[in-house]
Amino acid sequence: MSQNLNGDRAHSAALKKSAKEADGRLARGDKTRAALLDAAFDEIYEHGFQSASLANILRAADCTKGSLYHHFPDKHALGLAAARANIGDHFQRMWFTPLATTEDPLTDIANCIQQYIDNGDERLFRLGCPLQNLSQEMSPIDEEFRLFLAETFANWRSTLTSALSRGIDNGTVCQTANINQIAALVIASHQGNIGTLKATRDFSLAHDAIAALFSYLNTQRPAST
Amino acid sequence: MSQNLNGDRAHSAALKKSAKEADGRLARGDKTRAALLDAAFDEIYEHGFQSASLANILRAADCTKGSLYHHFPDKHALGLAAARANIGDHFQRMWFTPLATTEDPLTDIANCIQQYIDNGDERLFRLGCPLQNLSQEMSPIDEEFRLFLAETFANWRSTLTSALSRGIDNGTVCQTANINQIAALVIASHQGNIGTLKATRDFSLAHDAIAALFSYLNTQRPAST
DNA sequence: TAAACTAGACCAACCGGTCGGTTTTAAAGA
DNA sequence: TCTTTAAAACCGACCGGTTGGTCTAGTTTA
Repeated sequence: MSQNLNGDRAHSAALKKSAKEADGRLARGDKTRAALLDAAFDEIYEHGFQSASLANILRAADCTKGSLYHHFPDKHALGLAAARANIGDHFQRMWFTPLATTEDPLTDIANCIQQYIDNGDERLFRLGCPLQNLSQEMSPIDEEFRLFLAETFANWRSTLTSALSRGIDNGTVCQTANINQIAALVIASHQGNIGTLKATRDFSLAHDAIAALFSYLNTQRPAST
Repeated sequence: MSQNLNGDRAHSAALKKSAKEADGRLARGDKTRAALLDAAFDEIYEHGFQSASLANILRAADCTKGSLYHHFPDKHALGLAAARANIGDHFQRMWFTPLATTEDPLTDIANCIQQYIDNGDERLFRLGCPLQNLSQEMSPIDEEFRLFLAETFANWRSTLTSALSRGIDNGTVCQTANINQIAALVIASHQGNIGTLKATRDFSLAHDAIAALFSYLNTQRPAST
């Protein structure tokens, strides 16, 4: 059932089988499926969904048309499943986990953002944020994609606001701070920053935007009297 | 020569002819060219450059393949010329003109941003900012597009910094303000805001981000002692 | 043996781009 | 003013290649 939500055609038997595997090894079908998801995500990340070529995905996954259309009903379902599998993981690692238990949200939010610039790989700077790329391309033309992306944005936002709310409780964030506004600016400026970097390749612009955001975040701390 | 920079095939004779036209009426060829640029921009704005269909553009411009390839060497040149013609105009109207002579840049920058939300049309919210869309799609795969887009970002930035610099001179901006940082955050947060809106369609998120930005901008005013 | 899975030939639709030919335009020649 | 002429502008059938998707046949697995 949850597999159907992911838009593929996996059957309950396949689920049982893969659950049976004791170690990390996957059953044949699941391995193919995973390879397809990985290859699809890479191809879509590089070229966008519409320009992503099934032939390229098949080549990268070392798989044939028959296999692909056994596991997924169409390109759309494959793309959606690939997006779900990868984007969720990414936000979990970069934002949700670090902020889940933070005692100083303003500092740790700043750290999350800094992380992108300091430890970002070549692909991040060349291709930007997959969430943003898919938002730009797919939101206007596909409601299913749009809903998934909007959901991710909403999760991101609520992760930020609940971390900030905890900060108000423990005194690391000013009592009068508007946590919704802070979260919204963090999201917008971060997204805009990564996106702008793709065209400008100007890291000084990115550093300036981050510095300005950090100085704003610091105004949201309690007065140090 | 300047026409060649625009990537088309206009000839000096055509230039002379259109210059001769006394009133706003365009010669036949120029009218076709303008129709092609308009139709191309619309199609690219709706579907992105790579997914833009020449057949659709031809239909919208009421024109044939032969005419298109008489005026432009290929799809790439058409797209670049369409982007130049429209994006330049847009930034001139929305940012460069309002900020060219402002005496209170912090207020007028806020007004520019507010303008997008208050007076934005359906296409802006559904499709986002053309500059951003093209940046996302084309920067990684086409250096000519990327350079044009980076140039637009640079112009935008310098418009902001020179307006802010004027503000420091006339006392509407704090002496110690870092104008590069302010400009960078304005650009990043605005771009991120418009982009995020496409997927979320959540205006409260956009309003919150703007409110936070405005409160940041207000901290950059001189102390009112 | 049934179900899951893989294989790849095949398809119609569409893609950007080419090309030979026709019409329109404006300047030159008489 | 009328005719000639060459370039500019336009036309649309056509091209090879690619697209996402289908289908039948064969292989592997439990």
